[in-house]
Formats: sequence, structure tokens, C-alpha cells
Amino acid sequence: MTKVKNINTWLTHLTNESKTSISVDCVIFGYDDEGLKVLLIDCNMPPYEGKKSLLGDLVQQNETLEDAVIRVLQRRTTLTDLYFEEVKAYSDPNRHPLGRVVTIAYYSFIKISDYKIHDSEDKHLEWIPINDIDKLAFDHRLILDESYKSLRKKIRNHPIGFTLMPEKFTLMQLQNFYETVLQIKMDRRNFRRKLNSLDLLIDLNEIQNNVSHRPAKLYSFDFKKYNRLMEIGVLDFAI
Amino acid sequence: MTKVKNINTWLTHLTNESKTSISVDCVIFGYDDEGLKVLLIDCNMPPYEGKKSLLGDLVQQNETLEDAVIRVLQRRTTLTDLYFEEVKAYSDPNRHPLGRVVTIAYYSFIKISDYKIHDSEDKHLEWIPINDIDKLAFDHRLILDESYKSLRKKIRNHPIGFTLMPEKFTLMQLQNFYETVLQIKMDRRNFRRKLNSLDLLIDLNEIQNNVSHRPAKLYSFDFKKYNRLMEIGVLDFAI
DNA sequence: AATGTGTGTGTCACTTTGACGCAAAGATAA
DNA sequence: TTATCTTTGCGTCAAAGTGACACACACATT
Repeated sequence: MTKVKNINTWLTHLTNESKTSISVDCVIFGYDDEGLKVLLIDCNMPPYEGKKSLLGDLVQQNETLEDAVIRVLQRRTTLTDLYFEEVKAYSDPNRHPLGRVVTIAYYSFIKISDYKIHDSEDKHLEWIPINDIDKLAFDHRLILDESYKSLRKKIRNHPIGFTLMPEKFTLMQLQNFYETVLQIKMDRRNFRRKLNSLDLLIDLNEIQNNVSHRPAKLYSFDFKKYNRLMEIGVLDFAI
Repeated sequence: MTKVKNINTWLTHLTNESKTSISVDCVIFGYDDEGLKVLLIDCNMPPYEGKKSLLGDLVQQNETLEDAVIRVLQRRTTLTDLYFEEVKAYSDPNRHPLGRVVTIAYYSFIKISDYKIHDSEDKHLEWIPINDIDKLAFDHRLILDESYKSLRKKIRNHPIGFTLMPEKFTLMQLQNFYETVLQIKMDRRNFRRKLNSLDLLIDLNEIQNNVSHRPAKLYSFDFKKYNRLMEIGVLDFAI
């Protein structure tokens, strides 16, 4: 009987030769009234000098990948309730000039105003509008593209968008958000009908003021109701 | 200016201390007329003696994760056109008794009849019906559950199912497949209408014979048309 | 008082979905 | 030969959802 070497069956020792470095890379999407942006950092590493890259770091021995992601995300933010999703692992042996580094990509999505960048130490850190991004260092352009695709899919079925709105928002602000992120146009009346049928918006009985046109009504999102419906599994959230 | 240590910005050397072992684990789903099964192997590793585990292996220095998956899948099969999907990375520092092993989980889905198991050397390898699986070694039960969830989602929007049918199949065989995998009941007439509206089945103008009831018509799947429609991006595949 | 600008609303035609019953085809048993 | 069994194949109806589309209103500005 041929002994099939397999890490899940027989005892094997883990040799150093087969160990590799693991990193996490985060596509940090940000939203503000200017649109959708991604947080990028200057990369000084040959041969990618002058290019920008995603934020990431090596995973330490005693932490999970998620721990590492939280570390990367929290280094420059005061956010505690961080949202992130795993996208994919990238493992081309030549993807990193320092040697073999397998990276797991994640994306996050935050309100730009909640993200405090300490200018003095982070001159090289910048929010770049998604449509202005050209080539990136490493395979980060690929990672970005696949993450963005993943985000667009996710956002239609999960209320991520609402966490990025101000506490009180108008329906037009919300629609702009979806149009910007999804890069599509939506019909105003149909959008409103859809949102109405979800029945997850709270009409605050307030209106905008100081706008030079008919003021819009303000709403907030009913997170409580959303969570309740999700728990009992009765929610068809789709925008 | 505080230098932010970051693998994507400044040169750092990759120390051995931060390197870890990486493995891939494959949830190999199989389908035959008895239903949906998973290929499992006996695990002799303390403390999991007597339990079963997924198939997996360590990732070698010069291969991608996908290479490793193909290696694991092809060890016991003659299949060449392997389908697999990445599910998620599992990185709990204590998930493996041999030491730290980060694993990336994949699932595959094949026709059981296409999978040749060499009995003599693989007595410990077995197809287990999905509903008969109890606890597994390591965190493999969790991996299985999340993979199965992922598969159920995928299968409604991708024609994976058709590759698991015999070349010629009846609509009832196809419906059974979806009912088995999704673990739901479907209305026969509505199912047929749906399939018909997709317009991807070829009516072979043949019927079953030697069945003790009205013989069903035989169909095959129009992979050519499917691929053509996918390329031009005009296909709303949903079952 | 007129203008500009974004807000708020309803309808119609079309498609999709879920629920549902009955006759036909072949094999088998009486 | 006939009756019975089992599975196939088909159509309709009501309900819900989708996409397209136009006009009056409210506020600020001039």
C-alpha cells in the first residue's frame, strides 16, 4: 500500500523549506460626496517605484488573517465596527519582488470622513477616485478589479450602502450612492418604489433646508428592523 | 516621519519567523444517481484518529494554490477539465495540530463515475453521502458547511449542473439533480418552463426505453450556445 | 412675480412567478 | 385483452414585480 503523503492524514513535520510568507492586502473603498475612492499608498519598492499600492501587511504567527486585516485597517482610523469581506488568494510565485508571498485580498468600505489620516506621517497615503487609478504596483490592479467586482455584487444584496450614508439622508443621496458605486443609471421613480417596498427606511418627517429648490424629505435606515428580519431569515434585500 | 512598516511600501526582508505553512483543502462534491456525496479520507493524526477529513496538501514553493488544488484533485482521477472554486481561507493559529497551517479551501464538483479510486492504495478514501457526514477532523466540518453553502449559491447561476448529467438526460433527471443539491422541492411544470425559457437544451428527439411508464424525452445541454451567450454577456442564467 | 432646479407622485404594458389538474404512454399484472 | 400503475407532458390563472414615462410642487434667487 502506497503511503499517500497528505497533510490531513499522516503525521508529517512542517519543514521550513515549504513555508512561505503570507500577507493580507486591503482594498479600502471610501465614499464621500465626490464619489467612490480607494485608499492607496506610494510604493517605493523596486521595480515599482512611483507606483501606488494597496495597504497590506505580513500576517504574524499568532494572529488570524482577519486579525491582520483589522490591524491594517485600524492603523489609521478610529473606526471600531469595521466591515470587510474576503475576496481571493493570490499566489503566483513571482508576484512579489521580495520573494514568495501569498496574499489574501480583502475589501472594506467606509465613510471617508470617518477615516483619520495623520498627515504628517502619511503624506504618501491618498484617496484616489476609482476612475483615476491606472497601473498599480505588484498585482494590485488585478486585486482591485476583482474586489470592485465583488463589491458591486455584494452591495445589491446587503445594506452596506446605508452605513455609508449620513445619519439623515435623502432618497436622492442614496440613489446617487448606488449609481456611483454600481456605475449605472437608475430611474428615480422606480428606485423610490423599490426602497419603499423594502420598508426599511424611517421617514424622519424632516426636510432639507437652505437648498435652492424644493427641499427633500430626510430618512434614516432601520437597522434594527433589518437585523430582526435577517435573523428570522425573511428578507429579500435587492436593489 | 514615522516609517510605517508595510510589506507593500518599503523593503523588508522576509524572515523565517513570520513564514508559515500553507495548504489547500478540497471539498470534492460528487453526484451520482444515489445523490450528493463528498470524498473523504481517514485521518490518523492525533487527536483526530477515527475521524474523516477533506483531501488537501501543502502548497509547494514553486506552485500556485491552483496548481496545488489540481495536484490534489488529479491524484486519483483521470479528469482533465477540472472545475473548482475558491471558498475561503482558514487561519486560526490552532487549527492544525502540527503547527500553524493556513489553509485555503476550494470545492470541486464531479461525476462520481468519472472519478477512479484505486482501491488497493486508497481503502481509506470514500464517498460519503452529504447527509451522513458527522464531525470531521480539524475545522473541516466548518469548511464543508461553508463550501456547500457556496456551492448551492453558485449552482443556481452557473451551468455546473449540466456537466454532471449524462450526455443525454431527461428533464426529471435534471430536476432531481437540482432538488438533491439544493435540498429543496421544485414544481415540475414550473421547472420545465424555466428550462425552456433558457433555451439551452437540445431536444434530441429520442426517448427513454425499457422504463415501465411513459418514456421521457432525452435532451443534451447546448454548451456552445451557452458559451457564446456568456461571451457577449447576454445571459441571465438562473434556476 | 417670474425663473430655475430638484422633489414627489401614478399608470400602463409586459414579464415573471407560484399554484394547480388531467390526459397520454409505456410496462406489468390479472 | 384489459385494468392498473407510474411517470411524462402540457396550459391557465392570479399576483407580484419591472421598466418606461410626464407633470405639478416647493423653495431660493432674481
